[in-house]
Amino acid sequence: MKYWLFKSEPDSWSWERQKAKGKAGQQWDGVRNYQARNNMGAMEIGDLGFFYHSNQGLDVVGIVEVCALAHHDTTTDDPRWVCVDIRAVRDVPKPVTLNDIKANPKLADMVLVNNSRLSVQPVSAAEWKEVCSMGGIDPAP
DNA sequence: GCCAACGTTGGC
DNA sequence: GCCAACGTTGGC
Repeated sequence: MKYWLFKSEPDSWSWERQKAKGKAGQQWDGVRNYQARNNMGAMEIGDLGFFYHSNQGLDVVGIVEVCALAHHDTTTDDPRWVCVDIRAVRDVPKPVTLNDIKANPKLADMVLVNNSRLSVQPVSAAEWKEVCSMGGIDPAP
């Protein structure tokens, strides 16, 4: 089981819209960055991820689950780009803001803090637990 | 709206 | 294969 973080601007794809997709999930398309793509390639069914709102909100608002392995991104003809499908699992009761994360020394190594431009990033098990508890979730949904 | 950081492109 | 120029992301 691995953990991830998915970033999205609420203007283009919000947590509300993700939740509206329900169990069917949604392909995480539009990624045109090799690192982010490689991360998706490493995902397995059942991996969990944080859903983070960038630009507006700047907080972790939900938990998602990978429900389809990496496959071709149908929004482009370029075969280089793939994406996974994710589905909403639950809300984060107390959204964890970027400021909260930056203020927590245990999270100083999070990619979110150190490489803010990477839109799909790995999260360590320790970081996962910490952010969950900050968000009011007993880790292991 | 601005700007810093980063990634990508393309000329050499 | 290097590096300058450019484009994009995302926090502030």
